[in-house]
Order: sequence, then C-alpha cells, then structure tokens
Amino acid sequence: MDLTHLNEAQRKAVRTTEGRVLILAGAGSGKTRVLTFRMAYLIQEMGVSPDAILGLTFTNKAANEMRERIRSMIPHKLANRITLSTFHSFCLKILREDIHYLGYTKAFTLWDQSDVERVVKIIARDILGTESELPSLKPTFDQIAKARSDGIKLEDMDQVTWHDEFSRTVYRRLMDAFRAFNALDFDALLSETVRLFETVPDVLEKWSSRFRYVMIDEYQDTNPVQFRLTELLTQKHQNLCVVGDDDQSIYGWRGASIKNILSFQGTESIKLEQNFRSTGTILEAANHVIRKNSQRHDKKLWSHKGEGSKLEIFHAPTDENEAEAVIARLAKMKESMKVGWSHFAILYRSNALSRQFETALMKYSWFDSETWVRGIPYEIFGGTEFYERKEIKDLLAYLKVMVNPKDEASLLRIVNFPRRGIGEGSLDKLTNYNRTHKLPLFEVLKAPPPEIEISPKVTSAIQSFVEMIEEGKTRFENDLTGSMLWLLDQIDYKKAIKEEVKSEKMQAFKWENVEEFVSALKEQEGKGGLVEFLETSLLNKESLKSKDDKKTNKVSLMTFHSSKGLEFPVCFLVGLEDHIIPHEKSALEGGVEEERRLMYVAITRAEEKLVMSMARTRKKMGQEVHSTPSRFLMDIPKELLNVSKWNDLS
DNA sequence: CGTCAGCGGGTTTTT
DNA sequence: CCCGCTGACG
Repeated sequence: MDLTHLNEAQRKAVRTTEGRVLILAGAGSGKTRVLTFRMAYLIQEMGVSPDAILGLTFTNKAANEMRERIRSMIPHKLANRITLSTFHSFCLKILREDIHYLGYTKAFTLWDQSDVERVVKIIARDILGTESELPSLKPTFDQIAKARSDGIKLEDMDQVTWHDEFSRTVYRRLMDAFRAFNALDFDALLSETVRLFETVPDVLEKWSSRFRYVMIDEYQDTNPVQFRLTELLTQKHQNLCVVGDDDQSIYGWRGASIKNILSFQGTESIKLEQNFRSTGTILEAANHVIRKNSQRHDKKLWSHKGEGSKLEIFHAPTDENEAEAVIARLAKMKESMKVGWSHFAILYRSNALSRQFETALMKYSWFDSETWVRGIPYEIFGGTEFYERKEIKDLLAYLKVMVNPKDEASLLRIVNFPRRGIGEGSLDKLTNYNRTHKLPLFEVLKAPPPEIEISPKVTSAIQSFVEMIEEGKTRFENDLTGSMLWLLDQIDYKKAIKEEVKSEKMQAFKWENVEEFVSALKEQEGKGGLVEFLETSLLNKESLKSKDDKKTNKVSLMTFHSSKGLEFPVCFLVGLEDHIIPHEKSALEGGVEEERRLMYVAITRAEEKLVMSMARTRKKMGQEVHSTPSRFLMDIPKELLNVSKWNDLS
C-alpha cells in the first residue's frame, strides 16, 4: 500500500496496528485520512478481515465520510463489510439482537429528550402528590443526566452526593419506566448495552470476539459509559486505537470526560502536529491561546502553508455596529477575493448572538452583475433541528405508538392532540388506574373499566382514537406515505396547526415541515418499514434533512461548538468578550479551561483569514450591558494582530 | 374542556 | 427581549 503521501507521524499511526494506541491528532492534522488508511492497511497489508474491524464515531456525518473515503481506497465489497457507525447506532444494533436478556422486547422505541422530560414530570408529580406545587425540575434533570453519563448504576447510587432524596427516587423510577414502556433514550442505548455486556457474558463474548480491531474517533468526547463500553469490547483482543485531541474537548458539560484521553493507558502514543488547513499566523495564535491550559498533552501545530496575513481585530461601540462592520468587511473581502459567499463563516459563542448578524446580512445591499441586490444569502446551522420541531414530534409520536403501544410518553403526547375531547380530568383517572393496576395505558384505553367514571362523550372519543391507532398499525405495514396522508387526514392536522398558531406565515411554515416529513417517509419507502424510519429519524437526523443546503452559495452562521470539525477560508469570530467567552457561567465552576479550548477550536477553523471582533456595549436580555474584550485575546502576541478601527474598511 | 395572561428562565447540544 | 408553561377563568 502506498503510504508515501503521508507524513512520518501519519505513517507510524497507520502502521502501528497492534495493542492500545493513542493518536493525538491536532486540529486539521488529517485524522480521518489516517483512520481510513489504517483500516485499509489492516485489510490489505495485514490480511485482517473487514468483518473484524469496528470504527466508532460520534456523528453519522463522520461515519459516512469515513465510509466514502475507504470505498475510494479498497473494493466496495470489502469496504462495506467494515462496521463503521456511531456509538448509538452500534448499541442499537446490539440491543435489537440481544435486549431480551434485559427484559425489554425488540420492538422498543426510542425516546428523545422531551419524552424523557415528560415522564420525569409525571414521576415527580406522582411522588409529590397533586396538591403540592411542582418545583423546578432542572436540578433533578442535571443530576440524573450527570449520574447517567458517568454510568453510576442504581446499586451504586450511594456514591453520589445527591442534592436530595427526590432526585434519587426519580432516577430509580425513570429507569423502571424505560422497561415498563419498552423504550430507551440516547443515554440508555449506551448504558443498557454496557449492562448487557456486564450481566450476560455470552453476549459480550459474541461481540468482543467478532471485533479484533477497534478504532474510536473523537476520543476526547467520550463519557465514562462509552469508556466502559470500549474497554469491555476490547478486553479480549486488546487492539484499541483511539484518535482525538484533548485540546478540542468542548463537551465536558454534556458528560464527556477529558480524563479518558489524558490518562489513556496505551502501549503506543503518536502525535500528529502538522496542520494542513491554516496559515502559520493562525496556528501561532491558536498555539499561544491553548498553551495556557494546564490539563493537556503538549502539542504544537505547524504548517507548510506560509505565514499568511495577520489576524484582523476590531472593537465596535455597540453590538449592532459590530454586526454591520463584520458584514461590510465580509462583503468587501468577497469582492476583492472574487470568491463565493460560502467561503465565509460567522462564528459565535451562543445562539443569541446570531440575531444581529442576520439582521445585518438581510439589510446589506451589494452589487451583483450589474444589479443591486438587497440581502446576503446565509444559512444558520444548528438552531432548532427539523426533528425537534413540535409538529414533527407530534407525528413521530403517532408512529411510535403504532410500533410500540406501551410507549406512554408518546401516547400521552398525542392522546388529546389534536384535541379530541379527552381532557385532563378523564386522563388523570385513566392514568391513575393504569398505574395502580400496572397495566399499559393503551390497554386501559382499549377497554376502559366501568369503575372509572368518564362521560359517554369522552368514552367514544377514546374509542375512536384507539380504533384509529389500530387501523394505522395495519395500514403502515404496507404503505408508509399513503398511510401518513391518511393519518394527517384522520387527525385533521392542518386544522390543528391553524388553531395552534395565529400567524399565517407560521402556519405555512409548519405545514411545509409536515410536507417535508412526508417526503422523508417517502424516501424510506422500500428501504424498510416504520421501525427503520423511526430509528433513522432519531439517530440519523442529518440524513433526512433537506439535502439542497449542501455546497450552496451562502454565508455560514453557527456556534463555536457546531463549527468543530469544519473549516472555512475566512472566519469571523464575533462577540469575543469576557462573560461571553469565557462564558460567565463556566468561569464559576473552573470551566475556564474548556472555554479556552472552545476558543482554540474556533480559531483553528480558519484556513486563510481570521477576523475577530467585539462590542463595548451589548443588549443582553433586553438590557444594555457593558463588556470588555475576552481575556483569551490577551494571549495572542501583538505582532500577529492587525488592530483596525471598526468603521474603517481600508 | 379550552383559552389567555402572567411568570420564570434564557450557554454550548455530535446522538 | 422572547420563549414556553402554569393556572385561573369562561
């Protein structure tokens, strides 16, 4: 295999196939390239069967990208046999095969955050009784989320310092609910797989003997449960290659444990420090910012691209001025560089900052082939995802109930939406009954026991609801799209939207989403049934989003977090003020190191030019506040900077 | 049972 | 300032 186009460190990483290998891959150092070469090398040079190789990533995008690259290197037939998926899809695959050992059935459904929150609320109300006021559940959610991503088991719960007994009880009952409702959420996919491996040795034996070579991407983002999972999976063959960059660990607040990469017990450690993305000046600035951190593997990025231009920085009087100045510079650069809008990205710490840049982009007029155009095309990445939208979740809930009638979170979501006269009073009686008798709610709806007092009106509403679900179940088995149209008609969803939101614009938007949902379903037609559709819509949201937004001629707007892994010729880092970055809330809990890494991630997105900006006063939650430049800017040597006046474009 | 006003809460979100 | 949820009313 030809490895001559790799540098020395990359070659070493590809050739070191045995044992526990740590590859510290700096930003833009060709990490994906190394991983794919390594897989191809294992197959072609070491004679390893592709069936014995497992590659785990965090995103579908990364998994797909790797698959594509591998397919260009080795025969498709071989490439397709490599198991290359996200942690979550991989666990799903295992659980669909073996979850019966844990008391679920294979038809289990997936819950998203809102389903879990709904159930936690029910549990909380049940514990506290209907009379007392429901306290804010946020601390409880946070505690439970932390315990779950740390993989604290129920029997070990004493180890946790619980804020109060309440959270502990909720946690226990949430875990019971998963089993009772035959449902799992994202965290449970991982933790139940670990539990399965730990309690059923045969299952662990089956999966761990199959994968002789395991590779983990973005290892700095793994949480303790994922750590445990990979350790279990590789304990037999001990060939584990982890790739990551501790300097880009920015998801600690979500449970990721930077310790996993900092104290990885390996037989070999390789650093990739040559950067193929950015100019020397950009890298030097980045190096200066990150080296102040104490908890890190020492690394220093360098590149062959030459020094490049200095980093531009300016300080505007107000946030509005800042946005206007950024857009004016952006437009001017586009003109002089003769490039498309997609060469530019505007990156910010938090979503709230995007507004003024949107406004400025929409207001800006520019000259395009002999005509004046008002508004620069842009796209906001992140934001409310398609599948997070209420109308989509409602429809998903209908489908989930048809697949798994035990799924009470989904059932409660739709039993009276759109309104069909099954009010809270009647529902309370029904849920009380089903909980005391330990029956699935849907069974109770099917045959409401006579001792429950419900009006005939409500009874008949329940009956027709049940009949509709039952009929839908049969319909969806043969035809997805047609059945969906039938369902939309049955529940008169168009009318429901009209009643829900006033503005016609919003109604049209929501209906468009529904139509998009139907076409997503159409695409699934022939590829699989409802179960598969529900899986992709929850675990692979990206693939079902409208595809036309790729490679379009638009300016990209996104948070520092969402920009990880991406690159743009020109990046504008905006709102670089103390309290924004480092964020005031992170500063308190010693999270400043993570904020610094976030700043580092943002800087290293730029290939050619980097422009940084801030404002002296900013509107924050309706109020004017004064702000000062980010302390991280002080770590960039003056000679790398070109300080300009905010309103001076020359 | 359904509607609307008034209140609390607002950092980041790969799956 | 802007949102979603709760709880008091019609």
